[in-house]
Amino acid sequence: LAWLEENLHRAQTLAQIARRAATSVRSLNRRFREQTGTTPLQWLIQSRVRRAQLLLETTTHSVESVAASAGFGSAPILREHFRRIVKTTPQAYRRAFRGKARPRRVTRAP
DNA sequence: CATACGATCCGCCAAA
DNA sequence: GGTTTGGCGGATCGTA
Repeated sequence: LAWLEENLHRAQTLAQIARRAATSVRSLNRRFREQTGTTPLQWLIQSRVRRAQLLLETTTHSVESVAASAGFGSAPILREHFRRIVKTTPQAYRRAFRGKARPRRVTRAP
């Protein structure tokens, strides 16, 4: 999990991940669900959205750029997942975040 | 929005 | 004899 967390930006297939974890894709899926209650891909997507939030909060990079940095293949795909999970658009999220008492250094969303 | 295709996921089950 | 493993089939999902 730590390794995945550090490599969110790289696109990776389950086969690669399983290989790294020294198991099969089948066992990876099984253990992942036992351990985290979700699937590898869903976990990855959630982590990527979380990272996108962080980038929106702490940088002024374009949504395109944030999408790429967070590991999404395109901005539309970031928007799709962002909307589903955070319940807003990336732009709106950034604006709302900046609007609230603007601390100079913030590392977590409210 | 619709289409398309490779990737993912999980029950089943034989084989460790 | 109970538990874990991993390939297969195929419905579903994610991405282009």
